[in-house]
Amino acid sequence: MLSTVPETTTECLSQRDFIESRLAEMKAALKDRGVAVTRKRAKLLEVLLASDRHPSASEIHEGVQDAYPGTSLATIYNTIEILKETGQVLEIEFSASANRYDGRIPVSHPHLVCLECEKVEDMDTDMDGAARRYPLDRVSQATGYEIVRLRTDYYGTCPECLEASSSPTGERGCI
Amino acid sequence: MLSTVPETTTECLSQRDFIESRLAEMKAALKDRGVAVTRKRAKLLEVLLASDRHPSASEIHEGVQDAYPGTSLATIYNTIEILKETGQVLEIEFSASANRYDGRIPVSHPHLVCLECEKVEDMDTDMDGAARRYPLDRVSQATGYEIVRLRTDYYGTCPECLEASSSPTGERGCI
DNA sequence: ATATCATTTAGAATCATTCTAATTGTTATC
DNA sequence: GATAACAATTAGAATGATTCTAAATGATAT
Repeated sequence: MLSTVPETTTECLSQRDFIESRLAEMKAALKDRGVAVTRKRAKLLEVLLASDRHPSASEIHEGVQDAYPGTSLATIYNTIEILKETGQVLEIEFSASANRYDGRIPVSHPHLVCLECEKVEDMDTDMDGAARRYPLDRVSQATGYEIVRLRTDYYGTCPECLEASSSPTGERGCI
Repeated sequence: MLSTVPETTTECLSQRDFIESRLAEMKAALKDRGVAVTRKRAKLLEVLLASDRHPSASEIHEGVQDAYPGTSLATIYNTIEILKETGQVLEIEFSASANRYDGRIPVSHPHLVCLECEKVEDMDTDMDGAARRYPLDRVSQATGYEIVRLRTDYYGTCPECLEASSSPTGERGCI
């Protein structure tokens, strides 16, 4: 499903190179902003980019704690705030659970959200033409709004959770 | 912008009739669910349908309080929960502010959200083809998810707030 | 060395929402 | 019209993510 980050091709960046370049971009954005890329912040960026799981603040916190025990949650939220302001992370808001963060693709793009296991996946962009077909500019023109982002998220139950709930053992595929 | 509820035509319901029919539907849904349509709940439905403002729980609470002082916020949340379960209200989640509720159109449809004044408007459905072009069924098929709803919201600054912030007096058009 | 300024911290505060346990209201039955 | 049974409502406590605060720590430049 996640096809936005191509595995390995000749003309596209490898997954690893892609992460590297994002890391460099983010660090540059922080420097441009006039804030230091401290070891904790660097680790935060790594954790944020390490998976396509769209981690929550406390998941990121745990990751940073592994390297730097005693790191405060406040540091995580502070840094995420700066990243948001510099457009280096996309915040996916939830009211019933923790917000999730996308550092790999920090601009509007569609997601699949599993209401069972709270997985958040990037959706194959070929599937959803909304963003391309109705660019923010066009909506801005038609509505008079100055549109800055678009949220397009599909909610439901992922295949694993469907399987788990239909299986006779009653086991859960994901939690 | 809000064009989903036609003003007055020969073949469409008038705004007033539309509200009436929604009210009846919601009451019927509650009865079918086996819960009583008490005076407070009836008032809640009226308040919910009274405007296209997509009220928050506490805004609804205020409205119900006007008729029935001493009504608890818990009652509002309880009833909203039942309405959600019966598919009679669409919850628009926000993590940074209160959730908003749409009783007029309780199914997935796009919104315009002003980040300045926190206005939430229905978007003209002609503008956004996503829902029609990528019906939930098709996304379900392609992803293996059982998709139940789609969130499509455009975020930005509304014309009134744009005007207010650009005006020399510095006055705000909306708060 | 020291002054300055950014970063980080622990814990308190906030705020929407949910939970709890008690009270009140309604309805059906005798 | 009393009463049992059950639903609806209540006030206030609990929850949990996030933000705030004021103090402590760290880094940097002179």
